[in-house]
Amino acid sequence: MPPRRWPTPMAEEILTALDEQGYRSTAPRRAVAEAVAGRPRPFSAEELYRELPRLGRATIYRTLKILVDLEVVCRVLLEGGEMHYQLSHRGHHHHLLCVECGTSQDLIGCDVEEMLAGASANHGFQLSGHRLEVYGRCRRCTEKTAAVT
Amino acid sequence: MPPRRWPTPMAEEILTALDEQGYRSTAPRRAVAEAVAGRPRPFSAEELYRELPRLGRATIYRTLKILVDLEVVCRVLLEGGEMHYQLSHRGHHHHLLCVECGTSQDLIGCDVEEMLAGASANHGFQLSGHRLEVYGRCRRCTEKTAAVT
DNA sequence: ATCATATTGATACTATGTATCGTTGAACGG
DNA sequence: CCGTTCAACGATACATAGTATCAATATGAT
Repeated sequence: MPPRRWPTPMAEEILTALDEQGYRSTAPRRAVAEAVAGRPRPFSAEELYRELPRLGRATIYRTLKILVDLEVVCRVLLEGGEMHYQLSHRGHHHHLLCVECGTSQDLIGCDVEEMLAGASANHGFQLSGHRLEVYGRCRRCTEKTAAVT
Repeated sequence: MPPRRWPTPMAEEILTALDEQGYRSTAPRRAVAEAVAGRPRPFSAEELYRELPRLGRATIYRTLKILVDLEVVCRVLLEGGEMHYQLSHRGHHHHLLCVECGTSQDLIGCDVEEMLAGASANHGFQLSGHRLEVYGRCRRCTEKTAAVT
């Protein structure tokens, strides 16, 4: 097994994004960037805090907020109402959240925007935004069950 | 002004729904039913608690949970992430939430389900549910601003 | 090296719930 | 009209999710 490289390329991207916006490069931010980059699935702020106990809670939340503003991280709402965070592929998009393994994939080929625009107009409603989360089971989890049965 | 009638027809419907499911008729539940029936727009559990200070907080939350289960009340997620509650027209539907006056109207004529089903299938994703909230300004608020300008 | 200030972490506070548990009261049977 | 029983209550404590404050510190620019 090759030694783990440090910093991770993805973490570097995050730090670059921070730098570009004039945010200072600090040890806490580097730690958060590493942790966020290394997570394979959505995580809660508290989980991140537990993983980085040397950082203050406020710092965790503050940093996540900045990353969300920069669209480096996006917020995903789980079925139970818990808010989780995740590395984001930039721009507005939606998630297919697997309720079994907790992974998330981006939903593509679904033009909700357009449909909402039409329906809203019919209501005399001036659309400004929306939130859509999709829950179910990902391909892997479906196949796993099928194999067992 | 005619004297306020008690109990309200809508509150009675709620109490009937509770009774039909075998829930007991108690003073706290009657109070919650009245309060919920009388609210013109989505409200938070804490607001309800403040309005009914003689009830325990746990009772407020417990009762709301039951009402949500019975689909008498539905949960709506505001843009900022706050969870609110609202009298529900039964069945799955979505809300157009006015960010200005806080009112909510049901979105009709928008077949998100179908669209999601197709897109999910392409991802090998077995759809089980979704959440959609739409934010913007309702007709009244739009017109109000237009008139002022 | 100095310095202005951005950032940090401790702490406290708000909001939104859930779990526990001793007490109360609704419904039902006699 | 009692009495019983179990659902429901309210108080309280706890958990999660965040924000506000503020003194201490570390960054980056000079």
